[in-house]
Amino acid sequence: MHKKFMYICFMSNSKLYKGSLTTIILKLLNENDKMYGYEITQKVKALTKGQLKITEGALYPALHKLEAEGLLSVEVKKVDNRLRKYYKITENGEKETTNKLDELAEYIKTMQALVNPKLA
Amino acid sequence: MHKKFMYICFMSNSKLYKGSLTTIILKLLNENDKMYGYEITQKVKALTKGQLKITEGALYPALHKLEAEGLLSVEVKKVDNRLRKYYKITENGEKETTNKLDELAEYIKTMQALVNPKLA
DNA sequence: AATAATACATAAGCATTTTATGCATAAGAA
DNA sequence: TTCTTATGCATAAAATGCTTATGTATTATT
Repeated sequence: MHKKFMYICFMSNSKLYKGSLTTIILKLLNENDKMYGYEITQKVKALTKGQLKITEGALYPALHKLEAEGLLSVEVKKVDNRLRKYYKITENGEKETTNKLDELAEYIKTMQALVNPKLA
Repeated sequence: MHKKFMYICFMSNSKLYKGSLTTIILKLLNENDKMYGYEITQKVKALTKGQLKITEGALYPALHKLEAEGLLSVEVKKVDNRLRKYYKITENGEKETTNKLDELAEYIKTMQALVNPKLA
């Protein structure tokens, strides 16, 4: 398909999502047993009610990197004559998920201390 | 001073802070009338109890950019024979602060929907 | 006298993301 | 039946934003 005139995907107009993609992928795969790339984009869109749309140009390199780091394993399947690469979280991936979620919680806490110091 | 052997600054070990610096600067200047660069680094360190240390290599270019965009204005003063560049928020800067804080709140909400869907 | 703190600045390199493509099959609409 | 949309993967150039590593200069502390 020609995408010349249909490219409208983005991570959101805000730059804050930079650095969050790995956390999102790991968390989804930590609780969903196995998922393929396209499925992840749809899941994220659904969970965020269209707020957040992951671009393929960001997603696929990120998945490859996580696999290379041993945090995900991959299994290729053919469904309806179409290729799917199913990703599964590894043991190390589970540990890293915990780390990433801790970092996210810490980030939120720190930012709230900065922008809303009365509540901190 | 030689920094060859004393360079230990960072934005935190987490990559999540990427994209947050502008928000932090604007918010601080929105509530503090005027501040200079070094003061900002110290204030952030204090408010986050050492959690977050802004590097000069990130801060100064960010301040210059905000000034170029008309969100900050600058006034140079000499104190104790040392140069200080005081930054003040402009009217447009105040509007942008509101936008950035809204984006931060939205980001936090969206991420919580992703990593903790039960609470969303 | 040497080191740490204060105060600015820039530039190379790195990681992540956007933007823009490319290929291919299946389903739905015109 | 032909065009478009949806499904599914991929990569590469460019932009972005930060880290790392410097540089200069003054004042305070050890």
